[in-house]
Amino acid sequence: MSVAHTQVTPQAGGPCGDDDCGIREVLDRIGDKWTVLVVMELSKGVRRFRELHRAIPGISQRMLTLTTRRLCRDGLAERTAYPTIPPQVEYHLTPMGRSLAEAVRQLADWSREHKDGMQEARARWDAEHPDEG
Amino acid sequence: MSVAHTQVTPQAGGPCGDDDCGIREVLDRIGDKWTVLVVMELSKGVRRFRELHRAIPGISQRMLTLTTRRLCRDGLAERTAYPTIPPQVEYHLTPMGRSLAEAVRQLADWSREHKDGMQEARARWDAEHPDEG
DNA sequence: CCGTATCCCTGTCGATACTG
DNA sequence: CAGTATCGACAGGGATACGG
Repeated sequence: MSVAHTQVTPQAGGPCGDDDCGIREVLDRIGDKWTVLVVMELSKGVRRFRELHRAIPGISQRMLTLTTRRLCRDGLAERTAYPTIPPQVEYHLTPMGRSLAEAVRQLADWSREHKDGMQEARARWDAEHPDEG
Repeated sequence: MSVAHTQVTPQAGGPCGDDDCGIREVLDRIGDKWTVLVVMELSKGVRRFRELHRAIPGISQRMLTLTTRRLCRDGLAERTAYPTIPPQVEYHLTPMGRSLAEAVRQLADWSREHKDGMQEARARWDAEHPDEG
């Protein structure tokens, strides 16, 4: 890259270097519709399948199954099945999963802090750009 | 919600409460394929359209236009057009955009730290679950 | 209770060609 | 150089019904 670093921010020389840092990697994992919600719910403690289902409005059985399985596959959660009748399955975060929950929580903090600012910016933009499309 | 909070983690009583915190809001903004890459590139300093295009491999003109415009609309970036010939357009992050870049960088840090761990977990899982689907 | 299978709809994005 | 317009592919995910 031959561009000049004009007006660079202080932390620009950080871990991201010049190229794509790991940012797309995470988003490819957690950027889907349900993963973060399941992670956040599990960050509160052990949960059964049905508890997750009720705690996360709108999720279907299918998507909850797929989401929990991917979390287990990636070592972010673990599954414990008790061979009772009726069956009982519990999920809990691994240490890695808890560290992800913490990182995600920071992003959620940003969201709540700047929700209003973005809302206003959008209102301004839409007022100045009447061509809705 | 009538679920009992068994084995709750220490930080569970935090800003997320019992419900969806702002986490889906952010991901609905930045969870797309290109936004974070543009933000990260702009976090290094002012960039022209063409510079962004070259710095972000694989992005099309169309997607770069759409992405930058949404950033401007949400007050995360600003656009400066110089009526020269040929045209020249510069983009830069607003303070709000820079704060987003910082939050995103933290998530990227998590990604790089745990990339290997997830890779291994997945290898283990795939070994124990020969039924590929 | 927990998980699977099937069908289909929708949004997101890529490719391409064209304007000021 | 920067942006627009059109078309089509493809994956994510919703609805539903079924199985252990």
